[in-house]
Amino acid sequence: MVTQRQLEEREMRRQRILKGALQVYQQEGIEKATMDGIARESGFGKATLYYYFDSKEEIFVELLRTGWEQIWESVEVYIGVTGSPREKFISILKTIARMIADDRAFFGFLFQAPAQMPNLPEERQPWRVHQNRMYGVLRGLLEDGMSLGEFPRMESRLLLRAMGGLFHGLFFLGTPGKEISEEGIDNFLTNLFSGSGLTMDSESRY
Amino acid sequence: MVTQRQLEEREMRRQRILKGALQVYQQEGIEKATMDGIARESGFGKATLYYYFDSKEEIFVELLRTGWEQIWESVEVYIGVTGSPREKFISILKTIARMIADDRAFFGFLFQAPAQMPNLPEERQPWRVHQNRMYGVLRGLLEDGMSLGEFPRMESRLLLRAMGGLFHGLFFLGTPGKEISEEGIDNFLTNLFSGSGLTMDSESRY
DNA sequence: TTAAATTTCGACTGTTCATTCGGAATATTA
DNA sequence: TAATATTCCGAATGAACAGTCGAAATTTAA
Repeated sequence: MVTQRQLEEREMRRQRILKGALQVYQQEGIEKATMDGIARESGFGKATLYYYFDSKEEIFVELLRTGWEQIWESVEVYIGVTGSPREKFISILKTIARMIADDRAFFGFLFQAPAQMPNLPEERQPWRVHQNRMYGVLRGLLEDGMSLGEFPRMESRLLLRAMGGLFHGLFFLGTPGKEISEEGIDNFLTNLFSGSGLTMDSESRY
Repeated sequence: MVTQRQLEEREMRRQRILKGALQVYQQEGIEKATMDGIARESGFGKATLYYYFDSKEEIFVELLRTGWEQIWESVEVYIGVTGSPREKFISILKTIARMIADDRAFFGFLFQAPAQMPNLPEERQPWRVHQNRMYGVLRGLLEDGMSLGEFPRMESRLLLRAMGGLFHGLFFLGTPGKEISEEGIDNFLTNLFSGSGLTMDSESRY
């Protein structure tokens, strides 16, 4: 028989291992994210990791899944809220930007890790469920906004990709020293979406 | 003594090996881009690869270097040309888009491979020289264009990153089936840069 | 308190792969 | 043609690392 406490302790140990995996990833990069490293960081013997997880892959997939779940939950909030598509869209992007800024290491992992683990079959990418939902919501908002004239008309798919690239680059590429402020993002979005002439920054007249 | 012909033949063999490496990368992904695979594809014995290259890394770095060199050469042309910054900027992006569309496999490699080979010290990333020059030119054009009012004012760094993300996503991420036309890019750019109200698509009035 | 269940783990196994070894084959030059 | 230089290569080497084994330690239940 298994008590509730035991289940909770197991879960805590799983979390410890996940945390260790993330630490290894951060400190040494994905290359050196070995099971030996995770064992070291999490304070378990290597064999014990396999008591809690089936494989190394499962550990990283679990990290990705919970991460995207978090993102999705922060986005989901805006679905029912009142407000124009444009307002919602920008709120969501700013929320995500804030989440990323608050835990850059974790979200860095979220955005980089999938590229390093190619060739996973669909069913081994459970995080994509939330990822796709999120893109779906954003794209829907974009399209609704366009038909209301709140955004310039363009291919929403293209624009989303640009936004994805922006977020990616914003936090994880190029010169690592340069932090980018929320204000910077704000300006960027304002300018990017001012194409329809609805709001125009006074500085950019001429 | 080494004749000119010998030098040329050596160079041809190096090219053969590089071509083989790219084929392996395309057909099997970076995971399986092994020296055995390259030997197989290029038609040399494995040990022979080491007669022409010091290491596996050198092979891939050489591919990256020549690729970015090509991109740079296509960009460089526009420096001396007459025309507004905005016109030049868009011409350059369209040129690059065309290059990518013409040899998607190669440029896919160019954009994806660096992410898979992290931890290289600066001096082992010679392609960055051309990469940086290109970004410098583009950024310069953006900034000149902004002060002429041809672009909306925004952080050129941010915008470039969005463009980078766009190109990346455009060709190599997401649903692989969907090709994106040059016209699509054209529309996107037009809309993206219509923020200052200089050119306004009639459809997006309201 | 002792048998059963749960948790832990260092050492081992097996595989993959870059790189090297030692010399063979081929081409060039004298 | 013989000596030398260049080009070629399959088999061995060694390192890295995911995953397994068999048993020990600890906790729980009777």
